[in-house]
Amino acid sequence: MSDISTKPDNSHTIAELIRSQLNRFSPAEIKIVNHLLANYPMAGMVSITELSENCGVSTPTVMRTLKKIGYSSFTTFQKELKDELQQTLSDPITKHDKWAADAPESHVLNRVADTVTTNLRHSLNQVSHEQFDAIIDLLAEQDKALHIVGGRITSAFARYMNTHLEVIRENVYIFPEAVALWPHHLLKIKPNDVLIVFDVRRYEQDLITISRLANARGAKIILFTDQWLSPIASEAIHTLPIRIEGKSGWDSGVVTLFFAEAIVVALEEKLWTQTAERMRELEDMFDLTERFKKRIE
Amino acid sequence: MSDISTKPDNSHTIAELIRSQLNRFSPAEIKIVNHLLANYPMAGMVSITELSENCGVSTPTVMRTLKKIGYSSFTTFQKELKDELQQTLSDPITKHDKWAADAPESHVLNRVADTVTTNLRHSLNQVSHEQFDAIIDLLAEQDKALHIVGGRITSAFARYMNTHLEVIRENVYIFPEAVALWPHHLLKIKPNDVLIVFDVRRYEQDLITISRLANARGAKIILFTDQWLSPIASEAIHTLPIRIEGKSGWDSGVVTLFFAEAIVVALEEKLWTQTAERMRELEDMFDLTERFKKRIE
DNA sequence: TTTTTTATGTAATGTACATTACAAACCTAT
DNA sequence: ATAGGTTTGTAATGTACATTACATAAAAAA
Repeated sequence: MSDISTKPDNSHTIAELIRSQLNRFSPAEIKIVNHLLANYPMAGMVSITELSENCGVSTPTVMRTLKKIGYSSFTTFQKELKDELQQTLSDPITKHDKWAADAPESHVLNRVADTVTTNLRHSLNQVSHEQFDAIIDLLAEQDKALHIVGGRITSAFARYMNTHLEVIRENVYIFPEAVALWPHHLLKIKPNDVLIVFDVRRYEQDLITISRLANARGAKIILFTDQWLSPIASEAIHTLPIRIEGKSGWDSGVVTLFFAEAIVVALEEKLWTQTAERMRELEDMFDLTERFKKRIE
Repeated sequence: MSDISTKPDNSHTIAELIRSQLNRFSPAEIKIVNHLLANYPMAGMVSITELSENCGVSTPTVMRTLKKIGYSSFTTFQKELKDELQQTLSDPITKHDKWAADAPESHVLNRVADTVTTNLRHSLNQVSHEQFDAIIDLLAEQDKALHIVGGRITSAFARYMNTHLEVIRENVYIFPEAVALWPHHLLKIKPNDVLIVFDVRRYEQDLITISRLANARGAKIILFTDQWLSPIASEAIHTLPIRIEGKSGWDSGVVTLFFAEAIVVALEEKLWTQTAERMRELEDMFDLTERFKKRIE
C-alpha cells in the first residue's frame, strides 16, 4: 500500500510512468489509470471530484492510486501534468531543442536565438490577422501617399521597408534623416495619406511631435512599437505591439523587422500583377546602369 | 451560456475572441489579456489567484476582464478553455498550427514566420561557434578601426549595426550612402582595419570592387552573405552564409539582422565595463538634448 | 466458519478558491 | 479646485475542493 517513495522516475512522461506499473493495480485503480491513459492528458486536468465521477470510483480511491503511482497528492500530480502539457505545447514555432541539443544553451548565439523566437511567438499572439489584413488593405490604396519614418535605432527598419515598398507600389516616401527637415516633409502629407511610424523605447519626442502634426493633417498612422506602447499609440489607427525585450537587458529589433517584412510580403502578394511589372522595369534599369558603368570603366 | 456582455462569438478560439477586442481594455486588463495570449493557452489553466499574481493584478480585476470578454465567470472561462484544449489535443494533425501560430497555415504571417524560423535554424547550423567567437574577438580590438558597408537592401542592416556598435566601442565608421563617395572613404582604411560587408544577391558590383580595394589595403573583411556566397567571400577572412530564401520567392532579411544583432550582443557582453561607461555618457547626452521622453514602464 | 488482509466508500474537516460588496485611488472635465 | 466617472484593490463570504479519518465490504487465509 504505502509505497509513496517508489517512483521509478526514469520515465519522461506521466503516461509512461503509469504504464510501467500497470500490473500493480486493483480493479478500481485500473478503472482510474485506464481512464487517465485513454483520455491523456486532459482527463487529469479536472478536479479530483470530477475525475472520480468520470471513473466511477470515490475520491479517496483516486488519491490512493496517485500515491501508489508516485505522487504525494492529487495537487502535485496535476501540477506535474500541467507542466508536461505546457512543455508539449510551448512553441510549435521554435522547435527549440533542435539546436539546443547540439550546442550549450549558454552560447550567445543560442541565447539570442531563444530570445528572438520567444519574442516572435509572443508578438504573433498579440497581432490579430484581421488587424494585419486591415493594414495591408490600407497600404494597397495607392492613390494615398505612404510616408515612413523611424527613430534613432528604428530608422534602419524604416529604410528597409521603404526600399521594398518603393518597388511594390507608387507614392512611397521616407522621411529625411535630418530631423530638422521633418517639418518640411510634413507639408507633403495630405489628408488620408498613410504614415508608418517606428517608435520603440526610448520613445522619441520628435516622433511623437511629428505624429501629432501628421494626425492633425488627417494622416492615418500605422505604428510599430513595443509591448509598452509608445504614446503615439493614441494617435494611431493601427498599432503593432512587438515584443522587443530580451531578459538579458538588450532590446531586440529582429521581430520588428520581421513584421515589416511580413507587411512587404503580404502587400507584394496582394498587388502582385502590378509589382511584377514594376520589378521588371527595375531589372531593366539595373541592366542599363551596369552597362553604363562598364562603358566608363 | 447567458453571457453578461456582448460576446461576438463568431470566433473559433478564445484567443481570437480576445484579440478581436484588444482595444477595449484598460491598463490592468491589458496586462491580463497580454499574459493570456502570450502564454496561450496554459496561462489560463491555473487558479484565478495564481493567474492574477502572474499578471500583477488583483483577482477581481481578472474577473471583470473575463466578464468584459464575454464569460459569466472565471470557472466558465476556464471550462471553455479546457474544452478548446481538449478539442485541439484530440486532433493531432491540426495540433501545431492551432495556437501561437493559430489560424490557417496559409495566412501570410504564419508563412513568413515559418520561413524565417526555418532560415534561422539552417543558418545557425552553418555558423560554428568558434567562427562566431573569432569574429567577436576580432571586433573587440579597438585600436583597429571598424568600417561597415552594405548594398541596396542591406545598407539598412549596416546602419542598424553601426548605430549599435558605435555605442559599444570606438573607431566605428559606416560608409556614406552615395556610392560615389566610397573611394573617398576607402582612404580611411588602414592595414588590419576590419571591414564588415553585407552582400546578398543580387551581388553588387560596387561592393565587390570596394572589397577588393579594401583587401588590397590590408583590411580584414567580415562578410554577411547568403547561402550562395557573394564573390567577396574569396576576399573575406570570415564569411557568414545566411539562409535568406523563402520558398515563396522573396528573400528575407530577418535572419541577416539576427546575426548582426547577435554580434552586437556578444560584443557588448565582451566589452561590457567599457560599454556601460559609454552608455552612461550617451544617456547624459540624451538628457542634455532633451530629445527623449522618460522611460515608460 | 472465523480471522485477517485487502479494497473501497462515506462522511467529516480544513483549506484554497471564486465571487461579491465596498472603498480607495485615479483620471477627466468643468 | 471639485464633481463626475472610471479603474483598481481590499476585505469579506460562501462554495467547491483536496485531504484525512473512519467504516464497511469483499476476499483470502486460518
